[in-house]
Amino acid sequence: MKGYALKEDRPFAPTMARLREAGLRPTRQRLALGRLLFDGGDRHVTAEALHEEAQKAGVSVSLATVYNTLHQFTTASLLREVVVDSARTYFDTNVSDHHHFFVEKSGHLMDIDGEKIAITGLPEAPEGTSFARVDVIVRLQGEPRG
Amino acid sequence: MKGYALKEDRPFAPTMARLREAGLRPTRQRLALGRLLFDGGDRHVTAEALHEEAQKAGVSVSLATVYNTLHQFTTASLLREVVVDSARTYFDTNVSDHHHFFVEKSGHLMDIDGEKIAITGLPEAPEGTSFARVDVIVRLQGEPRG
DNA sequence: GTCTTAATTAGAACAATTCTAATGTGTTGA
DNA sequence: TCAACACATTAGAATTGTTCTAATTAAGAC
Repeated sequence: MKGYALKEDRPFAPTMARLREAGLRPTRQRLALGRLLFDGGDRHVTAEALHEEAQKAGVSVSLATVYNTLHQFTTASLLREVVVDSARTYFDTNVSDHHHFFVEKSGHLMDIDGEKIAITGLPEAPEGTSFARVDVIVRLQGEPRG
Repeated sequence: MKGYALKEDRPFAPTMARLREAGLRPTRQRLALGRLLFDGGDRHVTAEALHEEAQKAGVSVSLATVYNTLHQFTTASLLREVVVDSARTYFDTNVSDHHHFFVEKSGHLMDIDGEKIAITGLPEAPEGTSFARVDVIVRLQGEPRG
């Protein structure tokens, strides 16, 4: 398919660039998923949810590819994995330093700017290890809004 | 089996007391698992690991019962669930306020005393919600010790 | 002991994720 | 332009951790 070179290209351009930079071939599927993920502010998605979303958007992508893509994007630091729930894995399009609110009832995630929080008194990393990351998860009960 | 009233009882006494307090019948399985869990400082176990451990200790408990028991203990606040790895669920015998080091490579957990850490700058809970808990997970790379 | 209710169990069922091996597609370079 | 290769995608099977189900067993009260 050569359509990529035409003007319909435009919306794919930013994702295209990201993929190129990450050394990932800009395939139809990756472009579509990339657009869904990155074209609208910070998002927290599960594989199943993204798969459904793609279907609804008329993009045919297999669930296996969604998993592959999410992992590749994560490896390429385009995404980051958030572990808050043993039942499912969330991927976060915000890869800057930050933390999370997690609404346990609904499974909803919200970012907390990393700059805002300060953690003091952390022990040093045990000998032989070093910090890979510090995650703060604020678990919430109840339901946000009205 | 009436052996529980004999002197072999002794080692079960503390677990017995815990179960009673929690309103859980002190069954053979719960006593055995309780002893494995609580008779030796703070521990972090997975269901599978505890199941194996029980087998090795010559206690016959089904995996289903291990799961049931871990959940009942958690509900009774004898244990607490730690979510650090989407692959498996850890249960922590330390139910006081604390946080964790998590050695990603080996899946090993270590407690960080809650008193030692201070978190400042946390945003307020969104309207309609309240804090259920704040978890700090310090992910470590490398392997502890020599 | 008997009775009642709760606990245990084996194995089936399940859900999320990963794997497999076959097919399709992007890229390169002639 | 297109052949050839490496990499991607896919459907479906397989795996893993966990939960469910329905039948059996054991605990506690009388």
